[in-house]
Amino acid sequence: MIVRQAAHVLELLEYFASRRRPATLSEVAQDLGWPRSSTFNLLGTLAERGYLYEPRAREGYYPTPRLLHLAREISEAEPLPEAVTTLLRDLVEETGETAGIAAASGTEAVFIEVCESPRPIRYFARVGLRMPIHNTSCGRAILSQMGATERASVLRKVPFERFGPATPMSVSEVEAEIRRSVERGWFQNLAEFSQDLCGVSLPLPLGGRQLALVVAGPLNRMQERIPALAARMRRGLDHALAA
Amino acid sequence: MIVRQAAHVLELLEYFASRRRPATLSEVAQDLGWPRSSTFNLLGTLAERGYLYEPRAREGYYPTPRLLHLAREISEAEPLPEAVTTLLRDLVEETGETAGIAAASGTEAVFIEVCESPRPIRYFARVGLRMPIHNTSCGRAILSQMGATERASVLRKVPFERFGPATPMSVSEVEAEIRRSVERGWFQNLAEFSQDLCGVSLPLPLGGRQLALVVAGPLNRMQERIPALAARMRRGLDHALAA
DNA sequence: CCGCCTTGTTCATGGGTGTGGACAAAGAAA
DNA sequence: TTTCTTTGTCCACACCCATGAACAAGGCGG
Repeated sequence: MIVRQAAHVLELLEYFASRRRPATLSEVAQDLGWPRSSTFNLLGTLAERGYLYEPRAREGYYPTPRLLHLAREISEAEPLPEAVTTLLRDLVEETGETAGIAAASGTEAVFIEVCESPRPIRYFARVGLRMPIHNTSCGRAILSQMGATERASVLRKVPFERFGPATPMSVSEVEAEIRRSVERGWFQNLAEFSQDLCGVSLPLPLGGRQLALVVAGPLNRMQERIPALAARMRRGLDHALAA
Repeated sequence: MIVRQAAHVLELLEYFASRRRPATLSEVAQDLGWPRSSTFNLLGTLAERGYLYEPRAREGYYPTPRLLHLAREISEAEPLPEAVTTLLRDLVEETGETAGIAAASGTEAVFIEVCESPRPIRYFARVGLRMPIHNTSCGRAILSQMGATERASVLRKVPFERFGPATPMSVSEVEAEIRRSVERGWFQNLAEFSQDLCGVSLPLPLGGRQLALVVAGPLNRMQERIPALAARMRRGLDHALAA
């Protein structure tokens, strides 16, 4: 069950992030399609907790830097090493494709860091973007790091659904693909999840965390480069982990 | 009316900020005193939106850096100039007391930047801390920048409540004190809000924003230094605004 | 100044949601 | 293995809160 008002808080914060200036009650209500009275209550709640203020009288609310402080404290506790983020930048520069770091979240994988390709046609990803864990290269790279029972308990909950002809449709197909990938030395995904989308991933164990390094782009640009790409990622990863 | 689940989101994020490591459903439920089922729904909602992930299988959830990205986008849109934050640091160093920047939020003033005194006995403030707008020095420094009608509409909603012998108990008392302060050249508060607490403030108009610079500390350390303090703040402010 | 329109605030109520409890799954102990 | 405890998941229902509607307060144009 999804908690509506919790989602609304996130929606409101995202609204301010894209708007980048204060908003009055009516503006928020209109833009987000909420009743004015509900908006009133929600803004009041966030303001009371010190998360909203009024930069100018009568010009509406805007988030205080309190959120930033909170987020900093949270992120500084489990940071990604500098070497990993520079690796992402290097990979994007050399390959021209989008690179990222993903982790598990229920039956999905979620990006916790992304460096986007500069090309007009590219894999468009952002931190927080989620994708199925069983039919993406980075998802399986994460799964490969779990123990058999843990992986089983995740896969049991997966809602197998067909996205394309190559989509695996059962636990055993996923397990088989993971085995093949381990032998091969890298994880890959050829349009299993989204038409035209191709990903190459490597497991990235980091301070006990089960992460994955992934480079993804359009199938036609990626397909014949996969082995070379995987080799380059492996070198970069070994170098970064050694640091 | 306070929106419970919205407040719970903030509580949860603050929980992670102080805990600084992943938490399982049961731990969250126990530590925050929520029913397990409600906790389940809330965590699920945040996870679905890409704000939570599982660093290690079976070791619980932790916020993704998505929140940090969001907060950065929000704060970069209305930043405080470098000169202001260095002014705060300078003031703390020279005076030994806590310095901060405050803004309006309904009938309260809220800190949007704080630099704390290093002394063991000090005014303890954090970004997001709120205080009544009518009986604090910084609150009145903010009010002084508003037009008469705007100020009136704020003051009409103030719940006048006695915190101490000096607390102003009516709109006209507040207006009178603001007038006195403008003539005097600075705003001050001698234990009106909290026993033993003394604040000195100056209005800080910044890009149209109605802010206030405040230095606060224990009454006995502050009282006879007030004029000197105010003069020092004025100099620093003029210098910072010129930059 | 007076209407008119927009914005902000309050409140009673019924539809949606938080929660207790039942169940399932996974460790822990034996 | 089996049993016991802990943790995670599901669900129906009572209750509470989100909301529509009414009201108050500004703002604006005439």
